[in-house]
Amino acid sequence: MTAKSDTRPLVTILDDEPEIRTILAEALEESGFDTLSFGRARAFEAALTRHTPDVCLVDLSLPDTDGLTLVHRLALERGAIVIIISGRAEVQDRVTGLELGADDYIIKPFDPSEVVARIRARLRSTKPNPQAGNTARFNGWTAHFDRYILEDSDGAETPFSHAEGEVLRLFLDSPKRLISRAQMQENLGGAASESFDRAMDVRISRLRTKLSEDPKNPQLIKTIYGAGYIFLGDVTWG
Amino acid sequence: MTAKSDTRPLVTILDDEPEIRTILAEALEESGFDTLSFGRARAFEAALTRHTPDVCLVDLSLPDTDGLTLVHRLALERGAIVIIISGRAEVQDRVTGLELGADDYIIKPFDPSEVVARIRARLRSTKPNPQAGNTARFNGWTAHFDRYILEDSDGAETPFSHAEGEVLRLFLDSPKRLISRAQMQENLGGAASESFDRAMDVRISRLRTKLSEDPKNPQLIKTIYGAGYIFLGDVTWG
DNA sequence: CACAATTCTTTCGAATTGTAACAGCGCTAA
DNA sequence: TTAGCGCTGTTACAATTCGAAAGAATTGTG
Repeated sequence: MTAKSDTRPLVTILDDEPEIRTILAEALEESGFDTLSFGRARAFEAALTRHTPDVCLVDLSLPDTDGLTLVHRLALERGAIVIIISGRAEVQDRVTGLELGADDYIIKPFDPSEVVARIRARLRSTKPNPQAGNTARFNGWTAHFDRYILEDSDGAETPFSHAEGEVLRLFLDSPKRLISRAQMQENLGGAASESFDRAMDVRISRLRTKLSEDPKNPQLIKTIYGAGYIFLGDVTWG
Repeated sequence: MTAKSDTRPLVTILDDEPEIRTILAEALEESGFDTLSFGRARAFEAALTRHTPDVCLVDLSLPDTDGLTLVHRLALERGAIVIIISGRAEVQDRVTGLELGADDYIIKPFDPSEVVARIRARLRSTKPNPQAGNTARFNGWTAHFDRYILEDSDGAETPFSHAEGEVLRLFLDSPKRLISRAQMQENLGGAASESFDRAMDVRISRLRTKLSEDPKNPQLIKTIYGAGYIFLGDVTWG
């Protein structure tokens, strides 16, 4: 499952040249992607609190930040697919970019159709397509969403509720990626009341208990203070 | 999951030019891969009955088969990671190659180190446990950015917070290089208030404490008066 | 209606982070 | 050298954010 609940994958474009943004956005929209464009890293990072893109296109020569560090952060911290689009053609640039976590490195000038093809290749390889089944395995656990049962490595079964299942599914759909609180609220029953934040906390707290997490040192559901949550764990749907 | 169960991933090289095979094989062996080289598709396919490569490098201009068909079979039927290495530089060739299932497309002449980097990027994204990419070792310490834990040489673990992690990551991304204060502010949460300088100092102070630095004589995080900071230490990501 | 299960709300304590205040250090110029 | 000024380190504090327990509201069930 992609980060968004609808069909079209979301691609962000971060480049300081407006023309490039337009060219890319048009090509991507035509090819079945949703896009968000940014000229500054700051605006881009602000948007990340509300969206979880499937692919991030990043130009390295940005005026307001060090592109490579941004790439590293995106790739490691958020688990996003990052494709560098750069005017710098040196081999060394490409190697360090890829080693810092970028999934691809495209050199300007580029052909939009190749960018699309490379994005598709990345999505193809990294998407395990969870729709197949309604059970998921992760780190010794097995979640049966059809039976609302959580099974540990010894085969012991613990039931979970609907509300807990919503949270768990959200995590299992986007493992190793940061999920902001705003995103959670959107995907959780839609009820967005004043103090719904606390309710979310409660759900996560209960889920953590069922997953036998040590509250002081959770291994699976990590809290990112002021940002959201991230689910570590190797998920296999089936 | 990689195809082989032992340590070194297996990369097959399929190219009809012996020089290219040698260059690639040497670079890959040096970089920690096992290799098998073939000049003909027939021999390559015969070997597939005994070996399951992690990555297949395929040259498209083979004398005894249609390269694209081979790529398509490899990618679809065997689920292998396929990287095309081709002398044909047309955009259309690249697009069709990628759309037929190739994971990457490298144009001749290529630099071996870029090939290695691209192979690593592919392996990284398909590995279920990216633990490897999320840890950094330096001077006896090990930073686990996925678990937010700092491990000293005795194996003792100290948790670090998100804010501390941002600073640490910034240092580990650019070791032995001066990092100016302005540079830090840009990459640290973006919140740039008036007196954010002090906040940065505090972050660094706290990080130094966790790294058991002697305030009078810091070994890892050096202060350059009036300029910024420099992180000494031999960093290895992985 | 009694009862149970689920989920939200309330509430309080703990953790994280920025801010303010002050001490100490480095550089520069008499 | 020493005084002075700006830069940096550290500590204490406050604001925000988060976690978990306990109670209340809701729904379902017999």
